Amino acid sequence: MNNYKVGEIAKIVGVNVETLRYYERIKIMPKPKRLPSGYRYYNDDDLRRLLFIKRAKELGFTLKEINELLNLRIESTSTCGDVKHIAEHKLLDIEEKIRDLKRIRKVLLRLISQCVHEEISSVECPILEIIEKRQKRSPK
Amino acid sequence: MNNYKVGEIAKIVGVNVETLRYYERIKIMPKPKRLPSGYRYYNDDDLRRLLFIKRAKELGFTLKEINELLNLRIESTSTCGDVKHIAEHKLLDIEEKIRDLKRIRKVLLRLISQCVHEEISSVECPILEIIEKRQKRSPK
DNA sequence: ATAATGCTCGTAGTATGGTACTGAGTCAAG
DNA sequence: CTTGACTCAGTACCATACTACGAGCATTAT
Repeated sequence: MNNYKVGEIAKIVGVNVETLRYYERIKIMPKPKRLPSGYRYYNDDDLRRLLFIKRAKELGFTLKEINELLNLRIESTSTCGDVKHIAEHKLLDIEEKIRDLKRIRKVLLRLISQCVHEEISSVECPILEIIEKRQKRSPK
Repeated sequence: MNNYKVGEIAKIVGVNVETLRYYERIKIMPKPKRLPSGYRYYNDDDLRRLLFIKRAKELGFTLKEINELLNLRIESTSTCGDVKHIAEHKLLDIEEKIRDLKRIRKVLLRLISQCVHEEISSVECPILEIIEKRQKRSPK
C-alpha cells in the first residue's frame, strides 16, 4: 500500500491538484488523512477511485452520475442491475446526442456545398441566407 | 417596417424576454431604440438578426461563433469564403464530437452486455470492473 | 544554508447560457 | 381607486467543472 502526496497522485492520474481539492469539496473524493505537516496523503484505494472517476468521465458520465456509480459499488444491497440501469440511461442519452449532431452535420454540409464562389461578398453569401431562412425543424 | 416591444419579438421568435436582455448585455444584439416610456422597440432588422441567432444556435454554433458570423455579414470586406471557413471548422468540430460519442456508445454497449446476472451484488459487477480496469485510449 | 519547489487554506474567477428575483413604474379595466 | 398585467433596470443565482491567486509554512535539491 503506497502513499501519495496530492501532487504525486495528481500527476499519476493526470489531473490538476486543484481538481483534486475540488473533488474533495464536492465529496466525490473522501477527505484524505494528513501528515504532521498538514499535507494530504492518499493511498491506493484513493488512487483507484480517482482513476475510476477519470475513466467514467471519459465515458461521458457526469460527476454526479459517477458519484452514484461509486455509491452503488459500496452499498452492499445494490445489484449489478442497478448499475446496468444507469449505464442504459447514459446510452440513451449518448444516442440522442449522436442523432442531434448528425442532423447538424447534415445541415452544415448542405451549407458548405452552397458556397461555390468563395470570393463574393458575405452580404450575398448563400450560407448566411440559408441560416436566415431556415425552417424550424419538427419539434423533438 | 414593423415595430415590436420586447415581449412581442420574444414571443414571435420563441425566446425568453430575459434572454433578449441578456443578448443585449453580451452585445450580440444591438441596443434597441426606446419609446418615450423607456420601453425597447425593435424593428424587422432586429427580428431577422434574432431569428438568425436562434437558427444558428440550433445548428450548434455557440453565441460567440454566431457573433463572428454576424460580424462577417456586415463587414463588406469579408467574403463568402470567410463564412465557409467558419462553417467548415464547425463541421470538423461536430464530426469529432460524433466520433467521440460513438466510441463512448461502443464502450457502454459492451458494459451493458456484460451484465447477465442483474441480481448479483454490485461489488462483483463486471460493469464497474471494466470501468475500473479500462485502458486509456490513444491520445487524440 | 539557501533557493526553489511543493503544499496549505480560503476565496474568487472562468466559461456557457441563461433564469429568477427585487423593487419600482406604467397602464387599462372595473 | 385599486387591482392586475406588463415592463423597467440591476443584480443575484443556477449548473457544470474546474482554475487561479496569494500568503504563509514544509520539504527538497544543491
